Amino acid sequence: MAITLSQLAAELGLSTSTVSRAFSHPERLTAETVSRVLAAAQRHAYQPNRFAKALTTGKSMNIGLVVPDIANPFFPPLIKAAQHRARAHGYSVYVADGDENPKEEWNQLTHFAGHVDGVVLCSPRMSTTKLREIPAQDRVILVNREVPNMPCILIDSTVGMHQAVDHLVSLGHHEIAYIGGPARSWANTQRRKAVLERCRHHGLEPALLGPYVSTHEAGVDAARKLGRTAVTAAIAFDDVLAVGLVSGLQEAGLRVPEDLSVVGCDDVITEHTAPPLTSVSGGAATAGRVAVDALLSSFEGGSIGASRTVLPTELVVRRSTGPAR
Amino acid sequence: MAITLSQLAAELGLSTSTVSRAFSHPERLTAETVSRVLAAAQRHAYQPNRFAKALTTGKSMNIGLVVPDIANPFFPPLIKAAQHRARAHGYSVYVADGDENPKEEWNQLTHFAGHVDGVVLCSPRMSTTKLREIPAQDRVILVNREVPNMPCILIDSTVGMHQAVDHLVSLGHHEIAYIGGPARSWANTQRRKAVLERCRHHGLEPALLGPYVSTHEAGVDAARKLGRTAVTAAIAFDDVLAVGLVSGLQEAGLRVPEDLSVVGCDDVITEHTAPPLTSVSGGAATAGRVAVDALLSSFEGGSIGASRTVLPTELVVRRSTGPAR
DNA sequence: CTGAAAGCGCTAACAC
DNA sequence: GTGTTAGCGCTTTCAG
Repeated sequence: MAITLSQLAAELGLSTSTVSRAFSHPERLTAETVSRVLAAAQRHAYQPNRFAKALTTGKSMNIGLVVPDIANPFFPPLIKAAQHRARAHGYSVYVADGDENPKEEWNQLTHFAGHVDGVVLCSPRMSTTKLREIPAQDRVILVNREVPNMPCILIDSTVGMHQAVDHLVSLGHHEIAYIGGPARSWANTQRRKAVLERCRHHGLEPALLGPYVSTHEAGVDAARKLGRTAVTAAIAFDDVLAVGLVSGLQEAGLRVPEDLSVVGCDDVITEHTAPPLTSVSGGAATAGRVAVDALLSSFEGGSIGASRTVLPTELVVRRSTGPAR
Repeated sequence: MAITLSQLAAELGLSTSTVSRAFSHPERLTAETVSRVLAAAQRHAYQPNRFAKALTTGKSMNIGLVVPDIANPFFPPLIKAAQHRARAHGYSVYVADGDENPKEEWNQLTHFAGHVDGVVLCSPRMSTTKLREIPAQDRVILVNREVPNMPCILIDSTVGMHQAVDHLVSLGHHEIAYIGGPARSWANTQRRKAVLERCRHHGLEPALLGPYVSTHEAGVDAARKLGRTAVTAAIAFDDVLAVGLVSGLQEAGLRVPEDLSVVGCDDVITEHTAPPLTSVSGGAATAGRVAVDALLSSFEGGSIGASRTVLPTELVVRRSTGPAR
């Protein structure tokens, strides 16, 4: 149906190579030839066949994006940003859902092999050993996971978490709890550590709860545990847990922030909450954008190398935090 | 790097066609030949080149998915389900974000032309005229939008909305409001109508607010309007508005459901709310799955034709609704 | 500056 | 059953 390059060539009485060059190396042709070709292409709404192109050039103009769970509120903004960035450079993005399952994640990844130019692997659930076995290491960029010699984008929650602790302390809180995320999560380790060290900096010893999986229910559950303590403020591993926590507290008749202040992390579902959630904003969207940028620039400049980009975070104060009771 | 079919053939002393047939038409070959080929393929981790395949067969094994906003909580479950379904059939899915912009939506759509076998177009923002101009009408399936002669998947909120009204009436509510969604939304028209007719069925006349865009702020705004009325229960166009509404009410010192009952629609962010939101569950995920199924089956059985699938909805009662005050 | 020809990896007639 | 051959649509030497 669609017109092909050689049909265009035939119509113009030119060779296929000339027409091809009109697009890829116009400078090697007469200006007139180029404009004739372009005009004809326009007229017929000529669209080069991506498969033929990919076959000869070895470039697919596709990038793959693997996330553990598309519906996890952390990822949509990231996917969206990645998609926009890729699109702006003529790339299409495949989105694959790893189903929170290392094996499925691996399947998705290998399924991409050969038909993407690179892949953004977000918060992989697979083991480090497995990560190292991924073919074409130089065409994979990790988000939220660090493995020596693999390029990665990390969101450093440290600063944001420090700000969160400072914020709570300045509101008069002395009994602070950290609601831990998934046991093997890199982000959780980092966030817990940040809370711990900043609390100690203030001469406080935080209560450490968890590990919890990142679900609303887990947050509600944490609220039950918290109800029986002297804690007046809690910092949760992420927004999902934080919102569950708020929910559980309100269920128990406690008010946020009057009875207990709550801080989330990631800043992705803060709009859907009441009260609006104070959260450590990391810019999931930024991560998506930066990851694609790194990939794309590696396509031109060789490999990404062992690049390691750390994205900063900052506390966004809303209304789920207030003075200690 | 990756081994090719002809290299395999050479190694086995077979012709390329034989090796090719070992995969696509094994029944035409000796069982022994087939197993020899398969063994060798296994050994070399042979992966057919998708571009070469697409070029010869004309089948890309790709499907495109266009949504107005990936980060809109309605879509991630849909995308996820679509991706899983497609993957199960060997298809990859491109996800494109239309940015709530008819023009960008069109761009994304045309960008797909030629490298997908079909596309699922969700809640398109473009005009009906424009929709009709989409090339290859028989390879596009609409979700949440009805245009004569174009295949579509519709979520019929009518039943769910009726149940919502019945539920509220049975709780003793007589002053019910409908918080309207975007003016030109097909779903909004349908939902408003359903609420209206069911209220009248009960001899009630609902208050109609809106139109509102689907944002948290709009919901908060609606709460202000509602505060000054006799209304004791509100049904919102969607969960986003409903949650904003709850938020706004609580801000104003009103309790949900004690002072005002709230019902959402779509059932996509109900977990992230306090109290858990009573909502009309439509199964965005189901829509994604069904759309992909329809597309895939059309690839085999010719075109989708003017199929029109209507998905039912039902009320899921949680804790944002209670007896009238 | 432009054309001819080969080939990317695979499939599909058409032979034998 | 299996091999031969001819492309799919494009890019890219290599000539002229």
